[in-house]
Amino acid sequence: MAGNPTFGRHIRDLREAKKAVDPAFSLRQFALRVGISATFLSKIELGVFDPPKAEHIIKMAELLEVDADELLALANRTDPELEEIIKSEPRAMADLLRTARDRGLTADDLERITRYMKKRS
Amino acid sequence: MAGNPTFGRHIRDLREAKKAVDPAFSLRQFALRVGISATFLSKIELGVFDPPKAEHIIKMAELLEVDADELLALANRTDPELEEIIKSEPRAMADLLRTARDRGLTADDLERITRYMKKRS
DNA sequence: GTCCCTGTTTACTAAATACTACACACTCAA
DNA sequence: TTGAGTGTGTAGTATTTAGTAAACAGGGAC
Repeated sequence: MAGNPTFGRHIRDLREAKKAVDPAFSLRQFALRVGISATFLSKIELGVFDPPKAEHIIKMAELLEVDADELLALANRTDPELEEIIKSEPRAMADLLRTARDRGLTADDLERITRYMKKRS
Repeated sequence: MAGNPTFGRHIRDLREAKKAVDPAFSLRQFALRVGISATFLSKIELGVFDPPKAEHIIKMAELLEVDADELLALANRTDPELEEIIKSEPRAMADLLRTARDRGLTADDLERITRYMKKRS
């Protein structure tokens, strides 16, 4: 319950933009569709409460049509699915991630590697 | 508090092996050095309690001289450090990890990519 | 035969996480 | 001017996580 004004502000902005063309994006209706109470969403948007759990953030991203991983990062969380992936090869995955960090790889570098993985298989 | 007998058993085996040559690996002394109570460690080793938090697992790995990421995976956890790395480039990191999973990359494949990262920088 | 060490059992607990219900004030359309 | 909808403030609670203290039973050394 420390609150995260950046995340809240961002959700509110995205939601209001959607609301302008679709009344299903009112605070109450959006909260209902995400699966949380209006009270909770209000506090989150005001930055009084912490972001909700990953599952709800992913649902928000889906409804707001934005990237879930970006939204999760903004909430200072990561998709539990990624942890599962790491756990499948803990040592190799950990090595790879730490190396990427230590070598200061950019998003571009990472995307190049991802494309390379896709090509040769 | 669901317990994890596999993790517990593993810790106990490693600890007893060390204890055979060093009395500092008794349950009480080891618990003290890890930073938890003997009660808690006993329950963990018996598989009654869940593994402790990441920080304590990392300390255990250090004292037992085993790989921390493997031990964390056995405890069904991941190093919080890895989450930090993902958060620094959420979309690109998530893409890379999911692609690695979808293409069924092995530990060997991942190590090859890690070596490639190291070489060209 | 008692001290000191082993691990175990019983009985809780503190703190964090993730929320909720309900009453309120306000606005706008009918 | 009331009714339906907007978001907000008050005042909590349920669940999970991550433990603890203290008493206990048994072995071995002296």
